[in-house]
Amino acid sequence: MREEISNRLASLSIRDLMLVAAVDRCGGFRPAAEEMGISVSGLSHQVRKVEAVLGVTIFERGARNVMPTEAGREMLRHVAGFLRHAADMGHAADRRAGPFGGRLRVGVISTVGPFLMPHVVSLARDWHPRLELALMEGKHEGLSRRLRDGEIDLVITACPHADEAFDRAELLSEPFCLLARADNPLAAGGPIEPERLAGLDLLPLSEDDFPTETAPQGAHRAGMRIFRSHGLSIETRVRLVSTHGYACLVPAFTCGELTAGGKLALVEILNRPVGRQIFGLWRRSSPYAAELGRFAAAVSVFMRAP
Amino acid sequence: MREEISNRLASLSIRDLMLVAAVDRCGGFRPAAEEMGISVSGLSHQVRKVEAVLGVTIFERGARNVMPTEAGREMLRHVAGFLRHAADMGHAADRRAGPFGGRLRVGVISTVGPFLMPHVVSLARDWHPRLELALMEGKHEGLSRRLRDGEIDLVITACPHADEAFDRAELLSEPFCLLARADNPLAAGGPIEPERLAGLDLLPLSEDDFPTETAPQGAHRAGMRIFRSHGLSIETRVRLVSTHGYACLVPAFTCGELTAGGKLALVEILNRPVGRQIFGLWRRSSPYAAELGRFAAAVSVFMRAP
DNA sequence: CACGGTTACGATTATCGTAAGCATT
DNA sequence: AATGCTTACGATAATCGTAACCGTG
Repeated sequence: MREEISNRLASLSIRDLMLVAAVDRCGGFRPAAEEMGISVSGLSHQVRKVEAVLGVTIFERGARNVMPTEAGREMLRHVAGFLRHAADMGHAADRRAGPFGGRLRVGVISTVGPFLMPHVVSLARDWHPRLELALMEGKHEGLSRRLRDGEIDLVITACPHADEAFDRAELLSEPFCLLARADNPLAAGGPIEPERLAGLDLLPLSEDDFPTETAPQGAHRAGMRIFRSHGLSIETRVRLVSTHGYACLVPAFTCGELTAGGKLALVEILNRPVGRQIFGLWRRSSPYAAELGRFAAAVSVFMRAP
Repeated sequence: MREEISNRLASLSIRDLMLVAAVDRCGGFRPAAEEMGISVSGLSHQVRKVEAVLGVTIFERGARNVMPTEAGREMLRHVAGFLRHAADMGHAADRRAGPFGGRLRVGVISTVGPFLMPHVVSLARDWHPRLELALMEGKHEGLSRRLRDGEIDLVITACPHADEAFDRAELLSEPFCLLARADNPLAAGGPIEPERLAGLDLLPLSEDDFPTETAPQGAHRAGMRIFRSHGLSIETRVRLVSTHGYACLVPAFTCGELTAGGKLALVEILNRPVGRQIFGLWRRSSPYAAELGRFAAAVSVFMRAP
């Protein structure tokens, strides 16, 4: 069996081997005991225990000095390699000892990433300066699967309800506004009344805006005709708007700078009746769940402030 | 400091890491506990201890399954390497676990090796079939120094008194006989009386026969003129005898077959008044001292028997 | 007698198991 | 209700230190 191999050695601790190495390094029990902060007696006990466990007498105890036996020298080489390995593991552990295991893996849906991630990153750096961030963009479904499988720790998405095993926190509410060509009459007179949406032939919303089959709040209230679609990206919507003169609902923050050199216009909708909510999601069972909750709250607070 | 590096990990035992690896391998605490022959509770304790010591949460405990965190996976890689190292050390220890640490290093003086070592080797193989023998020939002083320094474990020599730190056992008594050219009148009539030695111009004895300043027992009794020398080997003595016609005392067993194709003759001396004793020497502090004593006794018994 | 490691034995600490607890399905 | 890990707590065992004990120079 895989474990039977070293079952005999199981009772050895790293400390035990450090003691053996110390006796070798110091050339005697007394100085080694002092260096390791242990009594000579305890040291003698532990070294004998190691020798008993290995079945090898490592040290020959002379009248005035201690020297390793031939077999002991071989064991000491192994012990040295062993302790080197332990030190390596210690260093690796140190790097991983910080919050989130030293690395926070964040997934974000494509329509949120561009405007939110810079804030999340700077917030994370304030939060834990040494934290390494691993970012990933994608669609809600893929990110959700990766979150469930433990490939990422935090997902920022627009889907209001998710896996039962996830905890979530609302990060921000993002209103929609109307994207139209600059020559469209809608673009002329500033903010428009929600009622005017009802008469428009709007392009379908992207799945990233409302990833599941949920209708957006206020959309029906506004009387819009919603065409469902999947994967209609912002970029595609922009092309359709600019080439065919359609009007289109787009997330306001995502498209804040999307005027394409004056050829397009973003029209605010009064009272913001349509919009989407953006959530942070994480596994309830994650060891970082509490910290993730605090971080999400900080993001939320930050996004409400200027 | 060299030790401060992994001081934090000192309290980890190999078993602790085996437990962690088992949880990973079995995918849960319950099966891992069963495999490792421990209660689930104890396993939970130990795994948490490891996580606390490393400062890294290795496992995410879900409702129905356990999976390693990202940081945990890195730790598990280290743990696996660690346990591999432990297994290697276990194997090395197994090879060294036998008597004499698996390898008996024997030094023998040049004039004794040729006739004694074959017996010692076969006796050792009977004694401990798996024992590896490391043999070395040399002069008494060098072997004695190596014995003192721990480079060898057993020295077979002719010097009756040695370092205070050595224990010894007489292995055998070897008589001297006279080596002469076949045309020498001494070689004619079989065994000779000891008294006849007094009148001969004998070559000096080698240091290997009487390595220190000790006069050989019976030498003065026989009235011989002893010329002291160092390093006059058997081979040199044979050449001097065969080319110049000298007579020469030589150890009987060492030179038992030394008739050089009929040109030389070995003449026995009646009552064997001159000879040397061959001893086994080992450090009193050697962990194998007791076993070495028994082995020497076995050699002694064997050499007395036919 | 000084030195260095070992042994005896009592005290502290760690480890472990039973059983109850808590969260999830 | 069943599953799976954790916590509480008492029992057992390992570790450790003081002091007495050899064996050696």
